[in-house]
Amino acid sequence: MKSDYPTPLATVDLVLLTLRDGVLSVALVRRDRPPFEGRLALPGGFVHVEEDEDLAATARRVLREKTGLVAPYLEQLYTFGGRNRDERGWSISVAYFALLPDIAPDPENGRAILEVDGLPHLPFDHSRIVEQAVARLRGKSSYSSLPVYLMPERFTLDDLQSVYERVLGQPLDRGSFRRQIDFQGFVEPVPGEFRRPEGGRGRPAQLYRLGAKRLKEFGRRMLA
Amino acid sequence: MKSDYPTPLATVDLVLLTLRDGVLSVALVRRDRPPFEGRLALPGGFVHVEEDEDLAATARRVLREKTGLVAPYLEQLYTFGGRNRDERGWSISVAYFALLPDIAPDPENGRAILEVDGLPHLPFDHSRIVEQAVARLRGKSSYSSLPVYLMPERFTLDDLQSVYERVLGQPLDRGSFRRQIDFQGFVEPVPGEFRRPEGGRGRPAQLYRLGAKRLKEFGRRMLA
DNA sequence: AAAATAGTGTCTGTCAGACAGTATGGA
DNA sequence: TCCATACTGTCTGACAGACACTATTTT
Repeated sequence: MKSDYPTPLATVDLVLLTLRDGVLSVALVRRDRPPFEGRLALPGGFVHVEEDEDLAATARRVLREKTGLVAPYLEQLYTFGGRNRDERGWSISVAYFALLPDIAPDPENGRAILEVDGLPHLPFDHSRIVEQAVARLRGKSSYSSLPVYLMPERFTLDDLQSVYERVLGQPLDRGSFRRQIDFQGFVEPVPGEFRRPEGGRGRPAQLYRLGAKRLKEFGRRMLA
Repeated sequence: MKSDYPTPLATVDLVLLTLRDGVLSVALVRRDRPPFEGRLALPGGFVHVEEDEDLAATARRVLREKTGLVAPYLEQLYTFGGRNRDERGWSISVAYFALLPDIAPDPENGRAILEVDGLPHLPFDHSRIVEQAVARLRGKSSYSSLPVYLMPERFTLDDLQSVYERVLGQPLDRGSFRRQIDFQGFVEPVPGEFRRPEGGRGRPAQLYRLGAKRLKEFGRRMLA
């Protein structure tokens, strides 16, 4: 039995954040149907009531269908709903945000990776959604290990610090950062694995990987 | 033009949290129609696409219609959506949570105020929604002025500390608490207004009210 | 040895927790 | 004066920021 009320459209939109050449960026796909056909926008899709068990399932399906990617971190961001955000009618978009290690643009399939700073205006209210996703990442990064999901398999502590600095937009003290990371223990050194500096000269750096704890909130704010 | 896909039901549910005799409690209303007719549940309602401008408008309308109350603080909590949460079909519930000063039960209109600890099982997935709202309040309270929205017009600093302690479920040091509150400055003393101790004996306490800043995040975690 | 990069040790200012002390009222 | 409650001052341990120092590699 359905309700007597006309129901809004129900969609899920994804904000896929990644680090492209060390710069925080978002994955966009070219729309293959109206409205805004041919424009770059967040990957999204309708909830399929026959197919999807719940909203998280919709998010995973959309991610798979639109990009073929799998995100190590996927979190519900916020729900945008109103009369004027989509010309097709009153619509609800449940936005999810995901973090991925560096992913390549794929022009064949209409996928572009754009820096989040200086992003052009996007269709619908997608600009606002991206803004909110970035704000959430920045906010959580100052007191959690979230940014590790932007790292590749193996990385050095200086790599990790650099990612934190990029995400937070401010320099961090080397000693304090390492003290904190060591104390929290969500990454672990890989025994015997090192990486030589690019110039050749200099002490090789210990390589790290994600530990068992993975996502962790720090007890206190980690920095300013 | 509508979508080709069948759309899920779209509802908004409200978690109204309040302090009843100093105990964190939630407002529930008796359902006046199936499913679960006659049972206590979160006040909620369908999105009315003709009437409501956006989701926040739906939330405010439902609050008004179901309780006649106005909430000084209303925030989107999380969106629950899936096939089995409502027997009427695939449904989406955008949950909002609100904070209110002490409100009275209203059996005439089917409204009850129940303590959040030891709550009986609620219809749909409402128990989970309440849980999440309480978790959000607890989480934010340790580093923000959120609990002030649970306070009446006038209150003492000891009242405020007591509310923080109730919400966080742990005692706080008097000196540290006052230092922090004073530094943050989201409440202000009301000149010349004091409240005498209940027993009659003892120094009267300065009365405070919300200041201009109201909602504020602290720089650091306020306590363990 | 020099240079370059990785990693550690230590000082210090800040601040929350603890708690003792002062202030102000009624009985 | 005593008691009860409200409020304040100060000591201290923990810790983040700063930064100098040691370590390890290639040239």
